[in-house]
Amino acid sequence: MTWQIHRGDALAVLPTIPNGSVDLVLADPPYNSGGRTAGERVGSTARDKYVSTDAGHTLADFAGDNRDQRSYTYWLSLILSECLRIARPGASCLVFCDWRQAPATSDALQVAGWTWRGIIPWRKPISRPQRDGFKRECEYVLWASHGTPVRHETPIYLPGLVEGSQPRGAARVHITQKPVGILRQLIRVCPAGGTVLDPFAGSGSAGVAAIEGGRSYIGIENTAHYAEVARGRLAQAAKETSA
Amino acid sequence: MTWQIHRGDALAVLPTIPNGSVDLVLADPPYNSGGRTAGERVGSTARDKYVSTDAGHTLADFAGDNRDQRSYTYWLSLILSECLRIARPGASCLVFCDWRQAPATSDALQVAGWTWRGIIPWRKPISRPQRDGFKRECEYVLWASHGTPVRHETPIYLPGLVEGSQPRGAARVHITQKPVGILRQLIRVCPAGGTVLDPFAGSGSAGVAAIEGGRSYIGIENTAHYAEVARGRLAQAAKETSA
DNA sequence: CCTCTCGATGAATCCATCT
DNA sequence: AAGATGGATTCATCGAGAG
Repeated sequence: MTWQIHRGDALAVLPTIPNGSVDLVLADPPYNSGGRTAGERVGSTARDKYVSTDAGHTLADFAGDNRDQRSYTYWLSLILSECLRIARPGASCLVFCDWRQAPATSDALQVAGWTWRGIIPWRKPISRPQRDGFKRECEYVLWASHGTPVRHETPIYLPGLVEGSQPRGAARVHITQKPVGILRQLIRVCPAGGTVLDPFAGSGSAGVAAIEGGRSYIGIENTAHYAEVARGRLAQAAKETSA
Repeated sequence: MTWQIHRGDALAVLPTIPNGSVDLVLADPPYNSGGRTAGERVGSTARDKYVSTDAGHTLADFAGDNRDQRSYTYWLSLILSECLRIARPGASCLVFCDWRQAPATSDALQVAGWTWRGIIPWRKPISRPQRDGFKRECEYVLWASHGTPVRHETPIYLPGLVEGSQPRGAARVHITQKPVGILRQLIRVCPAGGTVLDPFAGSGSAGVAAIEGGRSYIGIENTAHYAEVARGRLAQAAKETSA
Protein backbone atom coordinates (compact mmCIF):
# COMPACT_ATOMS: atom_id res chain seq x y z
CA MET A 1 0.00 0.00 0.00
CA THR A 2 1.39 3.35 -1.05
CA TRP A 3 0.34 6.91 -0.38
CA GLN A 4 1.11 10.35 -1.75
CA ILE A 5 -0.02 13.91 -1.14
CA HIS A 6 0.13 16.38 -4.05
CA ARG A 7 0.30 20.01 -2.97
CA GLY A 8 -1.76 22.11 -5.37
CA ASP A 9 -5.18 22.99 -6.68
CA ALA A 10 -7.31 19.96 -7.53
CA LEU A 11 -8.15 21.28 -11.00
CA ALA A 12 -4.44 21.65 -11.76
CA VAL A 13 -3.24 18.38 -10.26
CA LEU A 14 -5.99 15.98 -11.40
CA PRO A 15 -5.00 16.19 -15.10
CA THR A 16 -1.57 14.78 -14.21
CA ILE A 17 -3.07 11.52 -12.94
CA PRO A 18 -3.42 8.72 -15.52
CA ASN A 19 -6.70 7.25 -16.84
CA GLY A 20 -8.40 4.39 -15.05
CA SER A 21 -6.01 4.29 -12.14
CA VAL A 22 -8.24 4.51 -9.07
CA ASP A 23 -11.06 2.42 -7.58
CA LEU A 24 -12.73 4.99 -5.35
CA VAL A 25 -13.00 8.75 -5.46
CA LEU A 26 -13.70 10.16 -2.02
CA ALA A 27 -14.29 13.90 -2.16
CA ASP A 28 -14.94 16.30 0.67
CA PRO A 29 -15.12 19.61 -1.19
CA PRO A 30 -15.50 22.99 0.51
CA TYR A 31 -19.29 23.22 0.90
CA ASN A 32 -19.67 26.84 -0.16
CA SER A 33 -22.79 27.10 1.93
CA GLY A 34 -23.27 28.09 5.53
CA GLY A 35 -23.65 31.82 5.02
CA ARG A 36 -27.19 33.00 5.60
CA THR A 37 -27.01 35.59 2.83
CA ALA A 38 -25.25 35.68 -0.51
CA GLY A 39 -23.06 38.47 0.87
CA GLU A 40 -22.10 36.44 3.88
CA ARG A 41 -21.28 33.47 1.65
CA VAL A 42 -18.85 35.31 -0.57
CA GLY A 43 -17.49 37.84 1.86
CA SER A 44 -16.32 35.88 4.85
CA THR A 45 -13.75 33.16 5.15
CA ALA A 46 -14.56 29.54 5.93
CA ARG A 47 -13.63 30.13 9.56
CA ASP A 48 -16.14 32.91 10.03
CA LYS A 49 -18.94 30.83 8.54
CA TYR A 50 -18.42 27.45 10.11
CA VAL A 51 -16.95 28.31 13.52
CA SER A 52 -19.25 29.83 16.10
CA THR A 53 -17.93 33.04 17.55
CA ASP A 54 -17.85 31.45 20.97
CA ALA A 55 -15.76 28.47 19.86
CA GLY A 56 -12.41 28.52 21.61
CA HIS A 57 -10.19 26.81 19.08
CA THR A 58 -7.92 28.50 16.58
CA LEU A 59 -7.75 26.37 13.47
CA ALA A 60 -6.14 27.44 10.22
CA ASP A 61 -8.43 28.85 7.57
CA PHE A 62 -8.91 27.35 4.13
CA ALA A 63 -9.61 29.00 0.79
CA GLY A 64 -11.97 28.06 -2.02
CA ASP A 65 -15.22 28.53 -0.15
CA ASN A 66 -16.50 31.64 -1.90
CA ARG A 67 -18.51 30.40 -4.87
CA ASP A 68 -22.17 31.07 -5.46
CA GLN A 69 -24.26 27.98 -6.02
CA ARG A 70 -24.25 28.07 -9.78
CA SER A 71 -20.47 28.36 -9.93
CA TYR A 72 -20.15 25.72 -7.27
CA THR A 73 -22.08 23.22 -9.34
CA TYR A 74 -20.05 24.01 -12.44
CA TRP A 75 -16.73 23.89 -10.63
CA LEU A 76 -17.60 20.64 -8.88
CA SER A 77 -18.71 19.06 -12.16
CA LEU A 78 -15.30 19.92 -13.67
CA ILE A 79 -13.56 18.25 -10.73
CA LEU A 80 -15.81 15.19 -10.81
CA SER A 81 -15.50 14.80 -14.53
CA GLU A 82 -11.70 14.66 -14.25
CA CYS A 83 -12.20 12.14 -11.46
CA LEU A 84 -14.40 10.01 -13.73
CA ARG A 85 -11.60 9.86 -16.28
CA ILE A 86 -9.17 8.76 -13.59
CA ALA A 87 -11.58 6.17 -12.18
CA ARG A 88 -11.65 2.58 -13.43
CA PRO A 89 -14.97 1.39 -14.89
CA GLY A 90 -17.05 0.13 -11.99
CA ALA A 91 -15.35 2.48 -9.53
CA SER A 92 -17.41 4.33 -6.92
CA CYS A 93 -17.45 8.00 -6.02
CA LEU A 94 -18.45 9.37 -2.62
CA VAL A 95 -18.98 13.09 -2.16
CA PHE A 96 -19.67 14.81 1.15
CA CYS A 97 -22.15 17.67 1.24
CA ASP A 98 -24.51 19.42 3.61
CA TRP A 99 -28.29 19.52 3.13
CA ARG A 100 -28.19 22.78 1.20
CA GLN A 101 -25.73 21.54 -1.40
CA ALA A 102 -27.14 18.05 -1.82
CA PRO A 103 -29.21 18.87 -4.93
CA ALA A 104 -26.34 20.80 -6.55
CA THR A 105 -23.94 17.98 -5.71
CA SER A 106 -26.18 15.34 -7.29
CA ASP A 107 -26.41 17.56 -10.37
CA ALA A 108 -22.63 17.94 -10.55
CA LEU A 109 -22.13 14.19 -10.23
CA GLN A 110 -24.54 13.43 -13.04
CA VAL A 111 -23.33 16.26 -15.27
CA ALA A 112 -19.84 14.79 -14.88
CA GLY A 113 -21.10 11.44 -16.13
CA TRP A 114 -21.34 9.49 -12.90
CA THR A 115 -24.40 7.34 -12.19
CA TRP A 116 -25.99 8.49 -8.96
CA ARG A 117 -26.77 5.49 -6.74
CA GLY A 118 -27.85 6.77 -3.35
CA ILE A 119 -27.54 9.02 -0.33
CA ILE A 120 -25.85 7.96 2.88
CA PRO A 121 -26.72 10.29 5.75
CA TRP A 122 -23.88 10.94 8.21
CA ARG A 123 -25.40 11.43 11.62
CA LYS A 124 -23.49 13.60 14.07
CA PRO A 125 -24.83 12.81 17.54
CA ILE A 126 -23.27 15.93 18.99
CA SER A 127 -25.12 18.72 17.26
CA ARG A 128 -26.76 21.89 18.39
CA PRO A 129 -30.51 21.77 19.01
CA GLN A 130 -32.55 24.40 17.25
CA ARG A 131 -35.39 26.31 18.81
CA ASP A 132 -38.82 25.68 17.25
CA GLY A 133 -37.35 23.59 14.47
CA PHE A 134 -35.61 20.40 13.47
CA LYS A 135 -32.02 19.91 14.48
CA ARG A 136 -29.42 19.98 11.72
CA GLU A 137 -28.02 16.66 12.77
CA CYS A 138 -26.82 15.15 9.50
CA GLU A 139 -24.47 15.75 6.66
CA TYR A 140 -24.76 13.62 3.56
CA VAL A 141 -22.57 11.42 1.41
CA LEU A 142 -23.72 11.01 -2.17
CA TRP A 143 -22.78 7.68 -3.72
CA ALA A 144 -22.23 7.30 -7.45
CA SER A 145 -20.54 4.84 -9.74
CA HIS A 146 -18.72 4.74 -13.05
CA GLY A 147 -21.14 2.47 -14.89
CA THR A 148 -22.07 -0.77 -13.16
CA PRO A 149 -20.30 -1.08 -9.80
CA VAL A 150 -17.57 -3.72 -9.54
CA ARG A 151 -18.49 -7.04 -8.04
CA HIS A 152 -16.39 -7.75 -4.95
CA GLU A 153 -14.78 -11.16 -4.68
CA THR A 154 -16.19 -11.62 -1.21
CA PRO A 155 -19.56 -9.85 -1.12
CA ILE A 156 -19.87 -6.83 1.15
CA TYR A 157 -23.00 -5.27 2.60
CA LEU A 158 -22.60 -1.66 3.64
CA PRO A 159 -24.73 0.42 5.99
CA GLY A 160 -27.32 2.90 4.76
CA LEU A 161 -26.35 5.47 7.35
CA VAL A 162 -23.13 6.21 9.23
CA GLU A 163 -22.81 7.70 12.69
CA GLY A 164 -19.97 9.46 14.44
CA SER A 165 -19.06 12.79 16.00
CA GLN A 166 -16.44 15.13 14.67
CA PRO A 167 -13.09 14.81 16.40
CA ARG A 168 -12.75 17.19 19.33
CA GLY A 169 -9.92 18.62 21.38
CA ALA A 170 -6.35 17.81 20.36
CA ALA A 171 -7.48 15.30 17.73
CA ARG A 172 -9.10 18.08 15.77
CA VAL A 173 -6.73 19.73 13.33
CA HIS A 174 -9.12 20.95 10.59
CA ILE A 175 -12.35 22.94 10.79
CA THR A 176 -14.39 20.48 8.76
CA GLN A 177 -12.50 17.34 9.75
CA LYS A 178 -14.29 14.02 9.22
CA PRO A 179 -14.03 11.21 11.77
CA VAL A 180 -11.72 8.39 10.65
CA GLY A 181 -14.35 5.88 11.80
CA ILE A 182 -16.85 7.22 9.27
CA LEU A 183 -14.30 7.15 6.48
CA ARG A 184 -13.30 3.60 7.37
CA GLN A 185 -16.85 2.45 6.76
CA LEU A 186 -17.15 4.35 3.49
CA ILE A 187 -13.83 3.13 2.13
CA ARG A 188 -15.00 -0.48 2.22
CA VAL A 189 -16.79 0.17 -1.07
CA CYS A 190 -13.29 0.23 -2.61
CA PRO A 191 -12.12 -3.35 -3.26
CA ALA A 192 -9.36 -4.45 -0.86
CA GLY A 193 -5.94 -3.46 -2.16
CA GLY A 194 -7.42 -0.81 -4.46
CA THR A 195 -6.58 2.87 -4.72
CA VAL A 196 -8.48 5.83 -3.23
CA LEU A 197 -8.31 9.30 -4.79
CA ASP A 198 -9.06 12.26 -2.53
CA PRO A 199 -9.04 15.62 -4.35
CA PHE A 200 -9.55 17.62 -1.13
CA ALA A 201 -7.34 15.85 1.35
CA GLY A 202 -7.43 18.45 4.13
CA SER A 203 -5.72 16.98 7.17
CA GLY A 204 -5.68 13.55 5.52
CA SER A 205 -8.30 11.64 7.53
CA ALA A 206 -9.45 9.71 4.46
CA GLY A 207 -5.85 8.72 3.80
CA VAL A 208 -5.48 7.42 7.34
CA ALA A 209 -8.64 5.34 6.90
CA ALA A 210 -7.45 4.08 3.50
CA ILE A 211 -4.03 3.00 4.74
CA GLU A 212 -5.48 1.37 7.84
CA GLY A 213 -7.89 -0.46 5.57
CA GLY A 214 -5.19 -1.70 3.21
CA ARG A 215 -5.89 0.63 0.29
CA SER A 216 -3.45 2.88 -1.55
CA TYR A 217 -4.11 6.61 -1.34
CA ILE A 218 -3.62 9.63 -3.59
CA GLY A 219 -4.45 12.93 -1.89
CA ILE A 220 -4.49 16.47 -3.23
CA GLU A 221 -4.42 19.49 -0.93
CA ASN A 222 -4.03 23.14 -1.82
CA THR A 223 -3.25 24.66 1.57
CA ALA A 224 0.46 24.09 2.28
CA HIS A 225 -0.16 23.89 6.02
CA TYR A 226 -2.72 21.07 5.69
CA ALA A 227 -0.69 19.22 3.06
CA GLU A 228 2.10 19.07 5.65
CA VAL A 229 -0.28 17.99 8.41
CA ALA A 230 -1.66 15.26 6.14
CA ARG A 231 1.82 13.99 5.26
CA GLY A 232 2.63 13.71 8.95
CA ARG A 233 -0.56 11.81 9.77
CA LEU A 234 -0.15 9.48 6.79
CA ALA A 235 3.47 8.66 7.57
CA GLN A 236 2.39 7.84 11.10
CA ALA A 237 -0.53 5.68 9.95
CA ALA A 238 1.67 3.83 7.45
CA LYS A 239 4.23 3.12 10.17
CA GLU A 240 1.59 1.83 12.58
CA THR A 241 -0.11 -0.30 9.97
CA SER A 242 3.05 -1.99 8.73
CA ALA A 243 4.16 -2.64 12.31
CA MET B 1 -60.12 19.71 17.28
CA THR B 2 -61.88 18.96 14.02
CA TRP B 3 -61.05 16.76 11.05
CA GLN B 4 -62.25 16.30 7.50
CA ILE B 5 -61.33 14.19 4.47
CA HIS B 6 -62.04 15.58 1.02
CA ARG B 7 -62.36 12.93 -1.67
CA GLY B 8 -60.80 14.23 -4.87
CA ASP B 9 -57.66 15.24 -6.72
CA ALA B 10 -55.41 17.53 -4.70
CA LEU B 11 -55.12 20.06 -7.53
CA ALA B 12 -58.91 20.28 -7.72
CA VAL B 13 -59.64 20.40 -3.99
CA LEU B 14 -56.87 22.71 -2.76
CA PRO B 15 -58.33 25.81 -4.51
CA THR B 16 -61.48 25.44 -2.40
CA ILE B 17 -59.58 25.94 0.85
CA PRO B 18 -59.33 29.55 2.11
CA ASN B 19 -56.14 31.64 2.38
CA GLY B 20 -54.00 31.53 5.49
CA SER B 21 -55.98 28.82 7.21
CA VAL B 22 -53.41 26.15 8.10
CA ASP B 23 -50.27 25.99 10.25
CA LEU B 24 -48.56 22.95 8.77
CA VAL B 25 -48.61 21.33 5.36
CA LEU B 26 -47.63 17.67 5.59
CA ALA B 27 -47.36 16.11 2.15
CA ASP B 28 -46.58 12.53 1.22
CA PRO B 29 -46.95 12.63 -2.57
CA PRO B 30 -46.59 9.62 -4.87
CA TYR B 31 -42.82 9.48 -5.42
CA ASN B 32 -42.93 8.76 -9.14
CA SER B 33 -39.59 6.98 -8.84
CA GLY B 34 -38.59 3.33 -8.69
CA GLY B 35 -39.04 1.02 -11.64
CA ARG B 36 -36.28 -0.64 -13.58
CA THR B 37 -36.36 1.36 -16.79
CA ALA B 38 -37.60 4.79 -17.81
CA GLY B 39 -40.50 3.05 -19.53
CA GLU B 40 -41.40 1.12 -16.46
CA ARG B 41 -41.22 4.14 -14.19
CA VAL B 42 -44.03 5.79 -16.06
CA GLY B 43 -45.71 2.64 -17.38
CA SER B 44 -46.11 0.24 -14.49
CA THR B 45 -48.26 0.60 -11.44
CA ALA B 46 -47.08 1.73 -8.04
CA ARG B 47 -47.47 -1.82 -6.78
CA ASP B 48 -45.25 -3.26 -9.50
CA LYS B 49 -42.57 -0.69 -8.76
CA TYR B 50 -42.53 -0.57 -5.00
CA VAL B 51 -43.66 -3.92 -3.73
CA SER B 52 -40.99 -6.62 -3.57
CA THR B 53 -41.69 -9.66 -5.70
CA ASP B 54 -41.58 -11.79 -2.57
CA ALA B 55 -44.01 -9.69 -0.53
CA GLY B 56 -47.01 -11.53 0.86
CA HIS B 57 -49.55 -8.75 1.25
CA THR B 58 -52.27 -7.80 -1.24
CA LEU B 59 -52.74 -4.11 -0.53
CA ALA B 60 -54.60 -1.86 -2.94
CA ASP B 61 -52.70 0.02 -5.62
CA PHE B 62 -52.78 3.80 -5.92
CA ALA B 63 -52.80 6.10 -8.94
CA GLY B 64 -50.74 9.15 -9.87
CA ASP B 65 -47.31 7.55 -9.92
CA ASN B 66 -46.64 7.80 -13.65
CA ARG B 67 -44.89 11.14 -14.15
CA ASP B 68 -41.41 11.58 -15.52
CA GLN B 69 -39.14 13.70 -13.39
CA ARG B 70 -39.66 16.96 -15.18
CA SER B 71 -43.44 16.67 -14.95
CA TYR B 72 -43.17 15.55 -11.36
CA THR B 73 -41.29 18.69 -10.41
CA TYR B 74 -43.78 20.90 -12.22
CA TRP B 75 -46.83 19.11 -10.83
CA LEU B 76 -45.47 19.15 -7.29
CA SER B 77 -44.66 22.85 -7.55
CA LEU B 78 -48.29 23.54 -8.51
CA ILE B 79 -49.50 21.61 -5.48
CA LEU B 80 -47.03 23.27 -3.14
CA SER B 81 -47.78 26.72 -4.41
CA GLU B 82 -51.48 26.26 -3.65
CA CYS B 83 -50.43 25.00 -0.23
CA LEU B 84 -48.36 28.14 0.32
CA ARG B 85 -51.43 30.27 -0.31
CA ILE B 86 -53.41 28.23 2.18
CA ALA B 87 -50.65 28.37 4.80
CA ARG B 88 -50.42 31.12 7.40
CA PRO B 89 -47.21 33.20 7.34
CA GLY B 90 -44.70 31.37 9.53
CA ALA B 91 -46.26 27.99 8.77
CA SER B 92 -44.08 24.97 8.04
CA CYS B 93 -44.22 22.48 5.18
CA LEU B 94 -42.94 18.90 5.38
CA VAL B 95 -42.66 16.81 2.22
CA PHE B 96 -41.72 13.13 2.07
CA CYS B 97 -39.49 11.91 -0.74
CA ASP B 98 -37.03 9.16 -1.55
CA TRP B 99 -33.35 9.76 -2.33
CA ARG B 100 -33.94 9.97 -6.06
CA GLN B 101 -36.57 12.69 -5.84
CA ALA B 102 -34.97 14.78 -3.10
CA PRO B 103 -33.38 17.31 -5.49
CA ALA B 104 -36.56 17.64 -7.55
CA THR B 105 -38.60 18.03 -4.37
CA SER B 106 -36.38 20.81 -3.03
CA ASP B 107 -36.72 22.53 -6.41
CA ALA B 108 -40.50 22.25 -6.34
CA LEU B 109 -40.64 23.67 -2.81
CA GLN B 110 -38.55 26.68 -3.72
CA VAL B 111 -40.26 27.26 -7.05
CA ALA B 112 -43.53 27.34 -5.12
CA GLY B 113 -42.17 30.09 -2.88
CA TRP B 114 -41.36 28.15 0.25
CA THR B 115 -38.07 28.73 2.07
CA TRP B 116 -36.21 25.45 2.30
CA ARG B 117 -34.91 24.93 5.84
CA GLY B 118 -33.54 21.41 6.09
CA ILE B 119 -33.68 17.68 5.51
CA ILE B 120 -34.86 15.19 8.11
CA PRO B 121 -33.86 11.62 7.21
CA TRP B 122 -36.37 8.93 8.12
CA ARG B 123 -34.48 5.79 8.96
CA LYS B 124 -36.28 2.51 8.35
CA PRO B 125 -34.63 -0.28 10.34
CA ILE B 126 -36.26 -2.93 8.17
CA SER B 127 -34.70 -2.53 4.77
CA ARG B 128 -33.17 -4.85 2.26
CA PRO B 129 -29.40 -5.02 2.19
CA GLN B 130 -27.65 -4.57 -1.11
CA ARG B 131 -24.69 -6.55 -2.36
CA ASP B 132 -21.45 -4.59 -2.82
CA GLY B 133 -23.12 -1.30 -2.01
CA PHE B 134 -24.78 0.90 0.58
CA LYS B 135 -28.21 -0.06 1.82
CA ARG B 136 -31.09 2.23 0.81
CA GLU B 137 -32.17 2.60 4.41
CA CYS B 138 -33.67 6.09 4.53
CA GLU B 139 -36.40 8.16 3.07
CA TYR B 140 -36.32 11.90 3.52
CA VAL B 141 -38.55 14.67 4.81
CA LEU B 142 -37.81 18.13 3.42
CA TRP B 143 -38.65 20.95 5.79
CA ALA B 144 -39.62 24.40 4.52
CA SER B 145 -41.38 27.44 5.89
CA HIS B 146 -43.58 30.27 4.72
CA GLY B 147 -41.21 33.12 5.58
CA THR B 148 -39.78 33.15 9.09
CA PRO B 149 -41.08 30.19 11.09
CA VAL B 150 -43.48 30.99 13.95
CA ARG B 151 -42.08 31.24 17.43
CA HIS B 152 -43.76 28.71 19.72
CA GLU B 153 -45.03 29.97 23.09
CA THR B 154 -43.22 27.17 24.86
CA PRO B 155 -40.05 26.46 22.89
CA ILE B 156 -39.80 23.08 21.21
CA TYR B 157 -36.68 21.25 20.07
CA LEU B 158 -37.23 18.68 17.35
CA PRO B 159 -35.01 15.77 16.27
CA GLY B 160 -32.78 15.96 13.21
CA LEU B 161 -33.58 12.39 12.20
CA VAL B 162 -36.56 10.14 12.85
CA GLU B 163 -36.58 6.36 13.11
CA GLY B 164 -39.36 3.83 12.77
CA SER B 165 -40.53 0.82 10.82
CA GLN B 166 -43.56 0.62 8.61
CA PRO B 167 -46.60 -0.91 10.27
CA ARG B 168 -46.83 -4.65 9.66
CA GLY B 169 -49.50 -7.26 9.66
CA ALA B 170 -53.07 -6.14 10.27
CA ALA B 171 -51.97 -2.57 11.06
CA ARG B 172 -50.79 -2.12 7.50
CA VAL B 173 -53.45 -0.87 5.14
CA HIS B 174 -51.46 1.05 2.48
CA ILE B 175 -48.40 0.15 0.39
CA THR B 176 -46.53 3.26 1.38
CA GLN B 177 -48.01 3.79 4.83
CA LYS B 178 -46.03 5.94 7.26
CA PRO B 179 -45.74 4.98 10.92
CA VAL B 180 -47.90 7.16 13.20
CA GLY B 181 -44.93 7.50 15.58
CA ILE B 182 -42.89 9.26 12.90
CA LEU B 183 -45.75 11.60 12.04
CA ARG B 184 -46.34 12.39 15.69
CA GLN B 185 -42.80 13.71 15.95
CA LEU B 186 -43.07 15.74 12.75
CA ILE B 187 -46.42 17.26 13.65
CA ARG B 188 -44.94 18.93 16.71
CA VAL B 189 -43.64 21.67 14.42
CA CYS B 190 -47.29 22.77 14.13
CA PRO B 191 -48.22 24.91 17.15
CA ALA B 192 -50.56 23.15 19.59
CA GLY B 193 -54.18 23.61 18.57
CA GLY B 194 -53.20 24.51 14.99
CA THR B 195 -54.38 22.95 11.74
CA VAL B 196 -52.58 20.41 9.56
CA LEU B 197 -53.22 20.15 5.81
CA ASP B 198 -52.44 16.83 4.13
CA PRO B 199 -52.97 16.85 0.34
CA PHE B 200 -52.20 13.11 -0.03
CA ALA B 201 -53.93 11.57 2.94
CA GLY B 202 -53.70 7.91 1.92
CA SER B 203 -54.92 5.83 4.82
CA GLY B 204 -54.89 8.88 7.09
CA SER B 205 -51.92 8.18 9.36
CA ALA B 206 -51.00 11.87 9.49
CA GLY B 207 -54.55 12.66 10.56
CA VAL B 208 -54.38 10.12 13.35
CA ALA B 209 -51.13 11.70 14.58
CA ALA B 210 -52.63 15.19 14.29
CA ILE B 211 -55.76 14.35 16.27
CA GLU B 212 -53.82 12.49 18.92
CA GLY B 213 -51.56 15.51 19.18
CA GLY B 214 -54.42 17.99 19.56
CA ARG B 215 -54.29 19.54 16.07
CA SER B 216 -57.10 19.94 13.57
CA TYR B 217 -56.74 18.07 10.29
CA ILE B 218 -57.73 18.60 6.67
CA GLY B 219 -56.95 15.63 4.43
CA ILE B 220 -57.38 15.14 0.70
CA GLU B 221 -57.41 11.70 -0.91
CA ASN B 222 -58.19 10.75 -4.46
CA THR B 223 -58.64 6.98 -4.18
CA ALA B 224 -62.16 6.35 -2.90
CA HIS B 225 -61.09 3.20 -1.07
CA TYR B 226 -58.39 4.98 0.91
CA ALA B 227 -60.58 8.02 1.61
CA GLU B 228 -63.01 5.63 3.30
CA VAL B 229 -60.24 3.88 5.22
CA ALA B 230 -58.95 7.26 6.40
CA ARG B 231 -62.40 8.37 7.57
CA GLY B 232 -62.71 5.21 9.60
CA ARG B 233 -59.32 5.59 11.24
CA LEU B 234 -59.89 9.26 11.99
CA ALA B 235 -63.29 8.70 13.54
CA GLN B 236 -61.73 6.04 15.71
CA ALA B 237 -58.81 8.28 16.72
CA ALA B 238 -61.15 11.17 17.52
CA LYS B 239 -63.29 8.93 19.71
CA GLU B 240 -60.30 7.60 21.59
CA THR B 241 -58.78 11.03 22.07
CA SER B 242 -61.93 12.67 23.38
CA ALA B 243 -62.55 9.74 25.73
C1' DC C 1 -45.68 -12.09 32.45
C1' DC C 2 -41.35 -12.48 30.56
C1' DT C 3 -38.02 -14.72 27.41
C1' DC C 4 -36.87 -17.17 23.58
C1' DT C 5 -37.23 -19.06 19.01
C1' DC C 6 -38.99 -19.10 14.51
C1' DG C 7 -40.60 -17.21 10.44
C1' DA C 8 -41.94 -13.46 7.56
C1' DT C 9 -40.79 -8.92 5.31
C1' DG C 10 -39.06 -4.67 2.90
C1' DA C 11 -41.76 3.20 -1.44
C1' DA C 12 -35.92 -3.07 -4.57
C1' DT C 13 -32.35 -4.12 -7.20
C1' DC C 14 -29.31 -7.06 -9.76
C1' DC C 15 -28.49 -10.10 -13.57
C1' DA C 16 -29.24 -13.30 -17.17
C1' DT C 17 -32.33 -14.15 -20.70
C1' DC C 18 -35.60 -13.02 -24.06
C1' DT C 19 -37.90 -10.02 -27.50
C1' DA D 1 -28.84 -2.93 -29.81
C1' DA D 2 -31.84 -1.52 -26.60
C1' DG D 3 -35.51 -2.43 -23.78
C1' DA D 4 -38.56 -5.72 -21.32
C1' DT D 5 -39.14 -9.81 -18.36
C1' DG D 6 -38.56 -13.00 -14.65
C1' DG D 7 -36.11 -15.09 -10.93
C1' DA D 8 -32.87 -14.72 -7.00
C1' DT D 9 -31.29 -12.38 -3.39
C1' DT D 10 -30.18 -10.44 1.77
C1' DC D 11 -30.36 -9.57 6.89
C1' DA D 12 -31.92 -6.58 10.73
C1' DT D 13 -36.11 -6.24 12.60
C1' DC D 14 -40.52 -7.38 14.34
C1' DG D 15 -44.62 -10.21 15.32
C1' DA D 16 -46.46 -14.44 16.65
C1' DG D 17 -46.41 -18.28 19.25
C1' DA D 18 -44.23 -21.42 22.37
C1' DG D 19 -42.03 -22.37 26.73
